[in-house]
Amino acid sequence: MATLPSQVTEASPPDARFAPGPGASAGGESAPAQGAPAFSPLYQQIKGLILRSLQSGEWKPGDVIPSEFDLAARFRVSQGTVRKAIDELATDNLLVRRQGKGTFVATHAEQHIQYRFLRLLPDTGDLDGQGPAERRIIECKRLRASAEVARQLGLRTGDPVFLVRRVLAFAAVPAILEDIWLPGSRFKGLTQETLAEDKGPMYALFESQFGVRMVRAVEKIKAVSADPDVASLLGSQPGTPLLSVERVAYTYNDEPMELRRGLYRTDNRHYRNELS
Amino acid sequence: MATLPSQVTEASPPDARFAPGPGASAGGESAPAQGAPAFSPLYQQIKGLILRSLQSGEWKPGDVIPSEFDLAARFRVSQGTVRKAIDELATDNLLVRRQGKGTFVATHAEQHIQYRFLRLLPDTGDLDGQGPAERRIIECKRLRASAEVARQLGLRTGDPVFLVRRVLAFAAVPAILEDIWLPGSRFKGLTQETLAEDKGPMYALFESQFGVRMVRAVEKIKAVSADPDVASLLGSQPGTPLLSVERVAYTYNDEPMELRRGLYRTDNRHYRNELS
DNA sequence: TAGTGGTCTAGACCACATA
DNA sequence: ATGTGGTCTAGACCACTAC
Repeated sequence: MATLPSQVTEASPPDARFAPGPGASAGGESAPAQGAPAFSPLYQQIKGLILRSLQSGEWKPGDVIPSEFDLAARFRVSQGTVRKAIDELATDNLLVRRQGKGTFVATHAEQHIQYRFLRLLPDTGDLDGQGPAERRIIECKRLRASAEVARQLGLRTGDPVFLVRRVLAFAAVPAILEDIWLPGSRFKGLTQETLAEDKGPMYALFESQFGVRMVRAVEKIKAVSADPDVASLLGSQPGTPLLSVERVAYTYNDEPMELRRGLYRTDNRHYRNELS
Repeated sequence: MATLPSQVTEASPPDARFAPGPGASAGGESAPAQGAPAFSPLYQQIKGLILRSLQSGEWKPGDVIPSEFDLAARFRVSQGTVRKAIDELATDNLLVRRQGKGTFVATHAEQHIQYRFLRLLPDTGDLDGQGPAERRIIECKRLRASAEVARQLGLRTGDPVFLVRRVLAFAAVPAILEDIWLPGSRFKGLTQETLAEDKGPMYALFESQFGVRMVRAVEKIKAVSADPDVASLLGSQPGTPLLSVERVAYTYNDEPMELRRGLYRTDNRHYRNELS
């Protein structure tokens, strides 16, 4: 796991690298000899370096990254090694390959599969309206993190957070009520207006306005009963069973950046999941 | 998509194959020249051939398959091409690589991550008891498929099916009530006794007793209200919100082999899902 | 010691996109 | 025509497992 500190560098001085020449071991002169080597394959180290450039914002969502050949030169490894690193980043949905065009930083915007993290689908005709037609922001306020919210976001109790509450509707029928908590430090200037004016997925807004890219998320799903407040916002009866979907979304370094609790009506829709 | 009929064969006669010699195109004599070639990369064709051997039962769950080198010889391609085919099958969880030992057919038994398709976890201490401690078979009967069941299993209405109903409990607390429909033709001889005697995951039993390996599944999740019958079986109150989890499980050829409807209590547990 | 998968390189050619 | 990713091969060496 542990990457050898600069076993692979970006090598401003030509040939400043440590590691294998041709054959990853053929060269007799230089070996990865270290005290008690925490070992990691070259392509994993390259993956780490690419990841670092993604985090640092060197390549932004939607950008093309340098070609495999260029990266190979920059990191002083073979193109095949860069390829394997990119392969893994592509299967993690951090990068997207496009034949003949290049490799791109994945984004929540423009991706034709919009609302990538939204799994609530209509019961009939799986291919109809992708995203929710209407989004209504109910409120957006600054407050101090509760112990629970702080824990989930990796903050300290009392740290500033934003709380956004909104309702999503499909074909004028409300279906989702969401409470969203965001760390105040990373979302400075977030307002209800910004959110209301925006079309498209909220995660795309996060990328363009705050430079925060959500990479993966974990959801905990329960069945709950609608209390009167919730029922009135969702236009259903109190006591109606709802799906409670609690999501923690992470940015590049497995850093939690959003806590979201959704309540889903499932009378005409369902949460779809694939197992393998 | 469409595989060239026997562009790659298993080549009993040496050199009976069609395709690229060294370099996949270097050789001037033989080309994949076909009328209107439905094209597919070599490694995809190899993947298909391996898949066929898995379906046919040539290699059974838990078996070692031939080494990459042997397969390369058998299919008359390079080891690297076989490797790429196996890579994809491994990421699909059909095969499992074990360094130094070989590549194995994945199985629901022995896999240390047992109950691979069960996503209901305790709210606290994510690492406690993996599988349900107690399983109680309530009934197992033969009947004729309803239109709905037939549709989901790819059968005709009225075809024979088994219906199994069981309750799973954790630490003596019932948590899941499941109805399971199985095509009668593929599960001949299934009895309540067989099911009751068995320890371990039901999918492991399917492999060992019926030669049916479940490869992937799709779930549709809703929130529902417990009716009195269900409530009494789960030891909860009528009206309690429950997770309804409707699963279709598929065997090798995307052939549906099981329909399952589970009702999950989520007062102390949750359905966990990872998004990426 | 031998056999397996794992890593790394090198080079050739193909398919696709753009200019 | 050029440059990109995609496929295929070949060979070397490493790391792990078993005998």
